[in-house]
Amino acid sequence: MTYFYGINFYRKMTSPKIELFEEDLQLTASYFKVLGHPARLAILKYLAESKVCISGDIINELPLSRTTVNQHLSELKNLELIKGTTEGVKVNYCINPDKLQELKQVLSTFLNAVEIPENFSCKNK
Amino acid sequence: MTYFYGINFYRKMTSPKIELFEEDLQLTASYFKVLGHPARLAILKYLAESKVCISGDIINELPLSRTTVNQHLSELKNLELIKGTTEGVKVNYCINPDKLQELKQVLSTFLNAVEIPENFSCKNK
DNA sequence: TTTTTGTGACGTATTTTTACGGCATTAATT
DNA sequence: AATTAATGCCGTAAAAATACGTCACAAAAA
Repeated sequence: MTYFYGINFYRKMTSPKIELFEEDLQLTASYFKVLGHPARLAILKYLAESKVCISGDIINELPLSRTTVNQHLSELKNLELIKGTTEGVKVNYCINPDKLQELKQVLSTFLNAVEIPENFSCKNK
Repeated sequence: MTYFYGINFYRKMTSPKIELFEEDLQLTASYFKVLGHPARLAILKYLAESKVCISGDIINELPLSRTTVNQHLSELKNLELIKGTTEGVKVNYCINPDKLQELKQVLSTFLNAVEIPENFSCKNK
């Protein structure tokens, strides 16, 4: 099955559209998004359990290369969900409780907004 | 700054690694992930507010083309967070309360797992 | 019956994400 | 002083996500 597409058919397409949404939704989505990969969930879980750890430890916990783990760490750092302090050669990462609290707040605010009332019944069966 | 990379340097790289994580984490991440885009959050919000609606209505609510909105709807349908029933030419979409409840359960289970105790203090200042 | 309307499926392009090796640097070790 | 270790940064590549127009088809309307 072949399709014909004229010249210049595809032009300036696929530009990011997320800015067109309310900032509120953008922020909420960014929090959900950063939690949308098992590696980052594993990192948070590990940090929460061990309280404090060095970056090298986390790498051994994950089935990924060091650079990839570092990338995931960076994404978590960008949203300030974790903090990393250098101690000599090593880096101690730990959870940022305040930001984590804010995240939980933002997420539950959204989830409450889509709360379904008790008496809800969908018209479509 | 130039780097040299030998022949066959890049081979079978970047294969998906998410299957290497615990299924538990994979599921949780997939729920977070589907909520990681403002369009899908907007859809859920709109469906929750209007209880029932037709697909066409949602398209008018979002700053995206019909096909793009449909893609987002599909992702929500894949996780069964919404249901769509055909009624003639139109499609009625509505939230799946049971699945939404499950989602909330899964998410809060994870978030509780990374709960920080009251007396928590990070060693790194 | 012809036209309009609402969708789904397909193809495609851009952007972002994921993943990783190599190099450089800095601090510990030896 | 030389080596080892830990990490950040850069470049690259494959894959996935995002975005959209067109075509085809069904049902509804004219």
